[in-house]
Amino acid sequence: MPKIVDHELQKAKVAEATWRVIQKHGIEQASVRNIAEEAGISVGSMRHYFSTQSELLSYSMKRVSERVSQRIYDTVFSGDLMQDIPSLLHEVLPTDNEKRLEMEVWFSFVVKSLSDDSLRTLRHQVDDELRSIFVTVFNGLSESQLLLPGLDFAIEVERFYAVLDGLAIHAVMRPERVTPEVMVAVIRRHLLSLCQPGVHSMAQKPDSNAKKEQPRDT
Amino acid sequence: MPKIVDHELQKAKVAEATWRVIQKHGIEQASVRNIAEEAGISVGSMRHYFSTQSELLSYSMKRVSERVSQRIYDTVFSGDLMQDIPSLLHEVLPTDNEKRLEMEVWFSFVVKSLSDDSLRTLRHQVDDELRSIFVTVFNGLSESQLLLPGLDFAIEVERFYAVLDGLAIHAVMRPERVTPEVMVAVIRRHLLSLCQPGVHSMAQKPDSNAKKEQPRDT
DNA sequence: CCTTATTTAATACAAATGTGCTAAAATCAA
DNA sequence: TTGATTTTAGCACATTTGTATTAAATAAGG
Repeated sequence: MPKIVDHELQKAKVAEATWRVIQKHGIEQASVRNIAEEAGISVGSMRHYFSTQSELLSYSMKRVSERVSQRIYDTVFSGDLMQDIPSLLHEVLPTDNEKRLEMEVWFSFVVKSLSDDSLRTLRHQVDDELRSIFVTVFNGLSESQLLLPGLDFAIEVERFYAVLDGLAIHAVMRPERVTPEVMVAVIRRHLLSLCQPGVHSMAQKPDSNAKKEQPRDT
Repeated sequence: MPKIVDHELQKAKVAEATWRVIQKHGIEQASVRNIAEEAGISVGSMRHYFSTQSELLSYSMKRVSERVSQRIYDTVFSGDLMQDIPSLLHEVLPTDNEKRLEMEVWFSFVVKSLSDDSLRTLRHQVDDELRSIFVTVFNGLSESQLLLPGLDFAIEVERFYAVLDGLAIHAVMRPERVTPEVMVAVIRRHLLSLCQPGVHSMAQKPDSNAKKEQPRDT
């Protein structure tokens, strides 16, 4: 009988090597040779798991999305929406090095998917999933009667989702400015701005984020 | 005397050819040969304007940013902030095919700049410029005493900027969902949410965007 | 210790890449 | 028209690319 190797584990190892290559040298350097070297195996060996480069990249992109999904799935909820929504979004935003790696790689794949049909579908799926989180969020807030009256849900979903992805991009591009603390503060502020005054922020000092800073002249 | 060719005009032509190649086939296909073919000139000829590929890409990226700056600069203002701010952001967001091309190409360069030092500086400059617009916006709103009291300017700047870039990304990725109308509505809603009730939206029917839609179950 | 199925490594090859070099074409002043 | 000078085109060359093929190494069953 043959040498037994965990196929899935090897594929995952190669996928993670792909991420590192992309982060360090850009997706244009994600050649089969560079990835094999990063993974510590030979090209011929790698081809046993991925018969084409396109397969390899698709799989690597899928693995990123699965990692993010897993993170969301693993999030523990308290029942307090004003606590749970920031917690959830904290797991999506690049608030540590591991998540930043994922996000940088994800953006690389996303941009590539603009001109690569084999990646487009997955991008749309992930986009739909992520967006549906915000639909769920608004349903939850609405049922708990925390929301301000008269909100246009469709617009608010797009707005909240835009805040999330905008923060994510900015955190990746300017980590020294858009720190985890800034991200959390922005998310919390946005959430509070959608809710009735007074009702929200149970077990959280109310309004502690609303310092009255003066704008600087420019 | 030699043949006279408008150097700058030729360089601009090549830069725009670069954009089209990137939009159609991705930045990894932005080779000197592909770009020269798209521009309708020979490789040897192109090398007369850009001695290296790195130069070519840097210049093309710079041209995109200049186009956006020019658009901002050309925007005419009415004096009514509640009108002018959406107008200004409308010029930045990908609200038509030309601007969508720019934005797709810009994102390609931005992602590449994560692993290419020769592009990093320009990205930071543009980022700083764009962000400073929001500082200016908040200064203006503050001076006109339109703002809600107690706002944390630093957080609000990041939030508004995140809404902008998030919308831009989503519009590029999902143009059928994030239409120009949606973008305008989100921007307007965000702006209004920052301002005192009643005071805002001169010459604009107040609250016309606030339909009471119900969230759909998912 | 063999046998055998499977993984791994190495090599091969055509295509595409960036860049250098050379000769032809084109243009304006004389 | 002539001549000077720049633009243009084409080829050359070493590297890197994706993929195919082939031989060696490996591990489990007999």
